[in-house]
Amino acid sequence: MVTLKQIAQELGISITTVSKALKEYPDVSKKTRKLVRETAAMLNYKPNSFAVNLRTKESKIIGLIIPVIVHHFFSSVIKGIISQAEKKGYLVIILQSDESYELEKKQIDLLLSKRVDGILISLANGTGDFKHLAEIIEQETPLVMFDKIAKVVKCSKVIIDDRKAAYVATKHLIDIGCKRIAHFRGALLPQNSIDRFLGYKKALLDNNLEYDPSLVYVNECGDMSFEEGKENARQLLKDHNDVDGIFINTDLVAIGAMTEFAKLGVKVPEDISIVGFSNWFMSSVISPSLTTINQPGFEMGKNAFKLLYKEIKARKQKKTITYKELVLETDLIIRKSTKKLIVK
Amino acid sequence: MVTLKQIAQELGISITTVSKALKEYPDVSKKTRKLVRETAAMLNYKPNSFAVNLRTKESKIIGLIIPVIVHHFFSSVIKGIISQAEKKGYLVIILQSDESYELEKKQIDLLLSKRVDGILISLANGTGDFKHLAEIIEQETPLVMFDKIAKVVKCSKVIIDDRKAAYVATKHLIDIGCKRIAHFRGALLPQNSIDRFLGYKKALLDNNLEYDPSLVYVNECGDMSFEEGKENARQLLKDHNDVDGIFINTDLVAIGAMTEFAKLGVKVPEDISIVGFSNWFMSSVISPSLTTINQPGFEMGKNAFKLLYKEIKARKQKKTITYKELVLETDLIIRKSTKKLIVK
DNA sequence: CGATTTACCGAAAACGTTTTCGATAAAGAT
DNA sequence: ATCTTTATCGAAAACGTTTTCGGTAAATCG
Repeated sequence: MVTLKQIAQELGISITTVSKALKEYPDVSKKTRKLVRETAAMLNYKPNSFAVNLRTKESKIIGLIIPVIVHHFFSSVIKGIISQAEKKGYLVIILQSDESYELEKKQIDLLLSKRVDGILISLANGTGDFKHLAEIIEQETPLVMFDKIAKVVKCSKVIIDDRKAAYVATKHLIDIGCKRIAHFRGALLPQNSIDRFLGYKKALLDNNLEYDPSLVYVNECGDMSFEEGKENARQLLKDHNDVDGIFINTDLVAIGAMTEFAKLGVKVPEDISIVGFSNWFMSSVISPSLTTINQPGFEMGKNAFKLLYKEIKARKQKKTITYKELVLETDLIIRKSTKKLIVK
Repeated sequence: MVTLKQIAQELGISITTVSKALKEYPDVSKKTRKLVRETAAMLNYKPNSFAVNLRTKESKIIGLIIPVIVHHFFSSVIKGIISQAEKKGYLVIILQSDESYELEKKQIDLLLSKRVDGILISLANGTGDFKHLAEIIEQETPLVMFDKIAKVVKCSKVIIDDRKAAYVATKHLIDIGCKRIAHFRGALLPQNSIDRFLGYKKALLDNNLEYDPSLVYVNECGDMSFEEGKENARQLLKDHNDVDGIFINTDLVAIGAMTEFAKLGVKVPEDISIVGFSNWFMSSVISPSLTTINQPGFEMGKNAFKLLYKEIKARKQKKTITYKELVLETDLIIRKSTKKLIVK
């Protein structure tokens, strides 16, 4: 591996001048600058990034922790982050917390010990306290949370208005005439699960419908899977025979439920209307296609990195940093799984 | 940030001894070793990985380049790689080539300049020559290719036997009585596209069926998408009215085709039987469920890292390195999209 | 012509770690 | 008592870069 020293020896000049020449310092003549650049190219010089890191105290690498990778929404987020990071010369290390608090903690330690320039995180469902996040902030490592955030942690955030989106979804069911609306909530802890539940509840109460806790299906150790949807669907039919609409927290779960309903002879949307969440591309493809809330994963990733980058830059310039909470727009996409009920 | 120096000063001993104490060198007394470790813990010492990297000449980071991230198979591979890497103390930087040769080239340069300890790659469809890979090998950076590989490049590889898998898939169609079998091939360049085509062709010829090039649908700039399946399906119906089976290179494309067939009143499997490829989890869920070839993404990722790790270790110990080509098993999963034809 | 500015270059410190090689003192051997 | 071994420690070089601070010669100015 060729170093500055070798270029210097080749030309009979000092390391300093070589370094400066390559970095466009004004105090090196055009002649030597040209000479240096030519021999550097000739010898195929590549700066040793280990040395650069040590000297500049930055790695140009950021860390990303997400609950799951094999997931349409999250892989879209990843793509958004990586594409934006690449533009600014940053690389991305990805870790998967597997919805486990313990793993999340370890991985944060790992990233901090690697001295990444910043951390992006979407919290695990199992995460209840936030000491591990406090450590990031103490070490003055820029931090941005997205999607599954902790409201109390002081940092920039990119989210959607889950409460509003859930309200809109539920309101749509009400508008088409549903009177008994169930909710598949998924896990209990994460903020967006809480917010979506609140939006659902508020929509009911605002429209003079009774809020019945037994219509809310929680999957404590749920993995937001197809199977989860099937199970909930079966259980729902056992528990209640009067439900005419369901607001489901994830498209995949919704599709699972729809598959089970189809098997059991329950017609969607005639018997039960269904609204999902996240606008997974499969939702437009299945039959009946799924009414859902569009959740912009790619955009979220992009914006999360942008905020992180801002903070990285601000810290380098010793500027004061202000935390932003960016709320991205969601829209209701009406498809075939919801239909105006004919009042008899 | 606390350094070795500070611990040394705290205890009135030298940096050397502190370093040795923390690394279990035998020439430091148990007493000082204990002392050092205690104060290190007390001061919350974390080794500066920039300095460690510079000194040891390794980063404990590997690079991964894949064509697309938002893709069930590839995200499974990512998960396999990351999980295995984590066990051995390695972190993973992920880059997406977007099926572009130019991007792939740039990203390899980027990873090399970051001095990653190794590179894992699945080639872009657009990749025709392999100079950029040669550069990796020249720099003596360990390299392992998986899934979409270049046979001529000298390195370890993890693949499936695409030819055999395609043969099995096509043979299945023949066994149930199909006489005119089409093939949706996708792109032209990648090795697995070639191999699957060859397997398809061989199965036909081995069973005394005519090989008709007009039954092979190539999508030069294809993205293996749902839309691609729909288009091919439409085109197929226009071109040929006697096709009774299709072997399709990707489940997603197959599902697209099935959706289009359903719309156009063509019955699967009664009119046309379909076999997909990769066993995307959605394939078991749609109706009719899709007969397909199981392609073990997670396993592939895991094994790719294992081979890379072996090479990293071998190089460190200056041992001779032997390249392995690991061929993972695939199986035909028979579902509802293929059915024995009743001979009239 | 002397004084000052300008243009260009290089010595050296610093980043924090790892590791080699001696050095010292105590313990053991003769 | 001297000599050798053992246990314990530290000085210093090295990894390759960046950047500060002077220094010299030439050019400009009064």
